[in-house]
Amino acid sequence: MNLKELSELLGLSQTTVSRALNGYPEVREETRIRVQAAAAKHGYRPNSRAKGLATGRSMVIGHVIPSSSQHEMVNPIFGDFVAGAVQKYAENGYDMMFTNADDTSIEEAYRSLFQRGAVDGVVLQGPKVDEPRIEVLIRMGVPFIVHGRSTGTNASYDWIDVNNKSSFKRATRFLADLGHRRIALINGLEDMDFAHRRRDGYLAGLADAGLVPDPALMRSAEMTEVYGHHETRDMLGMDDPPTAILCSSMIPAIGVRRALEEAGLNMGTDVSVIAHDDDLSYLKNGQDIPIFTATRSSVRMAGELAAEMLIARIKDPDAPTRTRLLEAELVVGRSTGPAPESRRR
Amino acid sequence: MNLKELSELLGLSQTTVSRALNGYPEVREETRIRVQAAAAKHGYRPNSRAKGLATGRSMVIGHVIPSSSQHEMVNPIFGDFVAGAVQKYAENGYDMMFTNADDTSIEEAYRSLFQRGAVDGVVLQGPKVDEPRIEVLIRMGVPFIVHGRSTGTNASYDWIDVNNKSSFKRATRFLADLGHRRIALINGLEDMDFAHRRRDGYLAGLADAGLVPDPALMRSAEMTEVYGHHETRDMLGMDDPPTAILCSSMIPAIGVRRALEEAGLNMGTDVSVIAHDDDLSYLKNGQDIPIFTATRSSVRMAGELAAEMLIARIKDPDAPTRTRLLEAELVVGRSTGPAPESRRR
DNA sequence: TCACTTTTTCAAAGCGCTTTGAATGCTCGA
DNA sequence: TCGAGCATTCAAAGCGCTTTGAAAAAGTGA
Repeated sequence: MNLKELSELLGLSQTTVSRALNGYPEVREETRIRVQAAAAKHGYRPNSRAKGLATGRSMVIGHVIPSSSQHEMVNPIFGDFVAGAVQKYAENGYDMMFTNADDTSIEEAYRSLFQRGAVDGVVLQGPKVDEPRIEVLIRMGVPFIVHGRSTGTNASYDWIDVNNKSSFKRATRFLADLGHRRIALINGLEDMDFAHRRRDGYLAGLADAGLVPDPALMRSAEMTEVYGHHETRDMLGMDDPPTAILCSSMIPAIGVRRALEEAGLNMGTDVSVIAHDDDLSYLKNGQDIPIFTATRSSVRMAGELAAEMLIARIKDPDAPTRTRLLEAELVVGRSTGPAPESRRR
Repeated sequence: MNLKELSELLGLSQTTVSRALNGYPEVREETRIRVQAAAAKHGYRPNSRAKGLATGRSMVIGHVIPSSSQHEMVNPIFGDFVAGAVQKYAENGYDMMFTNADDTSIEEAYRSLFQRGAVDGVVLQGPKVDEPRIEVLIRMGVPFIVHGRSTGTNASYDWIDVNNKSSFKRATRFLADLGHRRIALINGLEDMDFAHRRRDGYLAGLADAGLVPDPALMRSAEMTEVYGHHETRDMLGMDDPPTAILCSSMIPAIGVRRALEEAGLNMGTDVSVIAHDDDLSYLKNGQDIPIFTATRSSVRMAGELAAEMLIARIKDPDAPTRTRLLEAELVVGRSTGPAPESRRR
């Protein structure tokens, strides 16, 4: 059933039927109702390609997935972010599209997406420090939003981010206030902007507490369970092991816990642990009492907000740049306690 | 830059330019080269909506995400499956589209996707026992593939699944062979088809070993870490606690480990644990030696295979139904060992 | 009643592509 | 040299929708 058939069936012109369905005022109310009834009855749905051709809008928002750094796609936070975004898209009549591109051709992928008219805007996920994709999108003059930010890129663009620096600073201070002097950081890859900022926060927190950073206590890699386990084990073997560990994600924190367990240490008394908690739906940080003391910020909500901001940008491409900085909350669970040294006194 | 402009620029008709770019034979080789060069130079990319309108194909494959049972989207395996699929889509010139729909309107969402001409095929993820969506898609006569299967639906359709029954039967046998008599099952929601089959496998394994199933040892819920922890704790408090636990996913298995640790029990000696491992990129089961003994099957590979099968179906809608059953491998790690009873002897 | 608005409807053009059917230019054998 | 046959190229129709500009219908006030 297409517009032509429907309008013939109703004895009306395509113009009138189209207008009736799209809510234009120049249609008699009685006619509109008749048209809507017929459309519903026959399950008429305008062909989105034809509609897109005629209007010049695709009502689709794109996400480009770098295929080599598959981590990104496969990232544990990916699902929750996307779930948040897709819901807002749907509420506003947008569909969500994914394309993948190898690292060498990401610019190409964006260009293709827009020039083909496949999308009206894109979401840039997982920005790195000095993220080149941002400049590309600005030059292209297309609507986009960044989930995160990029240190070193001082252009103006829309972004939504959690305040990584302040939350890691606060967590570090929290540990220092508990008497910890040897505080380790198990971070993500530090070319990722969020990891870079977390490290800054960690260093600021140490400085604040009058502690000197020890490079041996700062680790950086992709955030897997095995990584958390490995680094913890390694640091526990040091002459002067850490009494507290700050961990960039729940997943490596699980590995941290495993290493502590294997070493016969008790998490929360022997060694304190704080993790960043993205509030993932399938990896809840405990039921009532959090398992880990954590800096918490819902990545699903970030997805929802990013979607809203992008849709607003698409509607008004010339509006001033908008940014949104979410503060993570510090939830105190059972994984932190006074430093053993201070207890010994 | 559109086709009209490009063809005027070249002094050729739109027909010839279109044919040259799409590899039709009725174009002089010299002309084709000239056209391709100009297209590359000016970054010409055919508008996908216009192309879709003209050809009747959208070159897009859809995934519908039920919004209420958000677990699905947010499911930890989602990212890996999608990463596998999107790569194969890209290789074949397809884009991937997501829509969300609340549970009451899933049929509606599929219908809309196809009638609007938005997609050429869909992937059905997370089928339940007696999955109604399968019948809907068959009635609609559209190309689709199911990741998993649906017990109770005896229609013929394309699917790809891991042999859940045989792998859980085998894992159960493996535990029984180690002397375990009290083997627990921490399963997913049993209205999900995969969980249903795993339970069948578990029961078959018990029967095979001459063991009588104990309902108190069979748990079913959404597969979170907290769930694994809670059920384990609960079962450890029983008069006759299990000495082995079979777990439907790595995530609750992590909770199992936490509960064992809290109870002062050693995983692998006091209590044996086998988990199903979807081989998720961010949740690797150890480096060299697996942390958990596991039934392993890569969900990313399933995504790739599903994509290939769906694309084949789209190309040949009348081909006979194709199905693919993947066997999980049993990898032995440090989480299993002889039953304590048998050691005591 | 008539001239003039205002409301409602319509025919046709256009979005950017593919594809049909026709036309043009070439090659080649007789 | 000519026409058959083939290789190239082209104009135009069509995909299903929106939207412009015009026309028809319905009100309105004098």
